[in-house]
Amino acid sequence: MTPSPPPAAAPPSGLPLRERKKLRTRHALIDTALRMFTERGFDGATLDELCDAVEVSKRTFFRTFASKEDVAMAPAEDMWRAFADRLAGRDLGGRPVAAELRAVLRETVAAMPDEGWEHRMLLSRRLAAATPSMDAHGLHFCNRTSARIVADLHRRLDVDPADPRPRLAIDLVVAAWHHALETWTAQEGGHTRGALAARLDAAFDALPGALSFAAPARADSPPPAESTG
Amino acid sequence: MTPSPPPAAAPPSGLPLRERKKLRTRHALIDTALRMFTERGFDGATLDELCDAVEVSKRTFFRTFASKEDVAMAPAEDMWRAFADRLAGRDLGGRPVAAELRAVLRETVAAMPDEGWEHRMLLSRRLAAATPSMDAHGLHFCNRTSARIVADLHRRLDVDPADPRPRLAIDLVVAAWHHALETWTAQEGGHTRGALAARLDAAFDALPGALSFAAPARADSPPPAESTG
DNA sequence: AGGTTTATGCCACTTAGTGGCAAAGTCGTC
DNA sequence: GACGACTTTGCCACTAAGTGGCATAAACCT
Repeated sequence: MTPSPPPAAAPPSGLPLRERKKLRTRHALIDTALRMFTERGFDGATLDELCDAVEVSKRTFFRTFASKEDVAMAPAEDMWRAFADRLAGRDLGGRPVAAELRAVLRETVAAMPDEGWEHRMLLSRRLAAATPSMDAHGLHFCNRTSARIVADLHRRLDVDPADPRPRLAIDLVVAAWHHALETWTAQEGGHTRGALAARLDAAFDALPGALSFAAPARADSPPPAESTG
Repeated sequence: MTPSPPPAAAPPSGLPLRERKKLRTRHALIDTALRMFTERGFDGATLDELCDAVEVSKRTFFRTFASKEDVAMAPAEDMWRAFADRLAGRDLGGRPVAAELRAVLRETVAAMPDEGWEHRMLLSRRLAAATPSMDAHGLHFCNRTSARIVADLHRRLDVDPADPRPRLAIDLVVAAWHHALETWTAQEGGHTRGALAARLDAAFDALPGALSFAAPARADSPPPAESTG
């Protein structure tokens, strides 16, 4: 049986009741979705069943999430949102941008306010690996967030809009992140934020090598084929 | 009015009638879909309307494509398939892998057998920019193809499966490709394969700079914010 | 306490997508 | 060319995600 993550933190008590109820509903939908999808597969649990279990209408579900994939990818989307927010408050002056982006992403993971975030992320990631529509949704959200961050960077750094480097910088960091997440998900146990951050660091550090490494001169080439031209 | 691309090439006459009819149907669905989606938006043209226009049943549509997004993203997917095929036949020995991947991608674009491919690619890309589900589908297909290519590379290069560099190498090339495609789509006119390839080269050449460039020391930082910790 | 604003649930509906099965079309052999 | 075998197609019924309208309930503010 999948161990339960810690209950989602109670919404901050400074918020009005309405806001608190919405957050509570949101968390309940995420947790129940991840549990049900894990038990039966993404397609094996319908939204009707999910809404029955949480005791909200489907109409409310769609006021909270854009789609079925949205609820299932919530841990990753929350993280990308937090990353963009943290980056917006960051002084980037004087240091390499890609390394800064990496550092901010690292801090974001460490600071995710949801106590069980890493467990939810693990469940979500495993589901996404088996569910193309989830994976696609997550990739798109990440890509969209990256594009927004780039537009912001172009403004803040007063960089020529035609300069490809800001967009490519964030793409490099995203590539490192995805590799880290993939291998972190695949490891046996020890799914901690620290472990994820360490894998991010290792992947990021491998980027220069990824650009320059050469195949062995006598690599196992495929059998000579007819001309493919 | 959107200029028509050249008609899709007639299926090779060496194939049995069945195969030829299937290819003819496939091409008709792609072209009609791109035309209708461009005229009315992706969500503005239903699959019923598309199938009526091409005179096949929806059942046949779903035997040909996995989803509505699949038909709309066909130009990109065909290209990634061709890329993976070409790469499988490539001797990679002795040269930097990332540069080889770039070169193969370049050749793939130049050699796409569909005569109007670049026009179809442009239509599809413009639609995807305005249609999240299309974009997501395309990103996922690219990601899945990359994962398959990496598994193949690990085998052919006899590289440690834990080595992150093959996966990161292809991610770098994909990042360069996406940037090239984005700016090529945005340019005014001149949407040729040569122009796309040139932009791919420029983006690829910018990758080392993307890793190392630093923000100006007194960049336009956001106003001092409260602690974001 | 009461008026205003916001959130919710109910309901009807559309569209993408699925699966079964009979009929039509193609293929290969004689 | 005829015929039996194999493959493809279209029809049909259906499901589930997703959409929009509207009355009611709940929360908020004075």
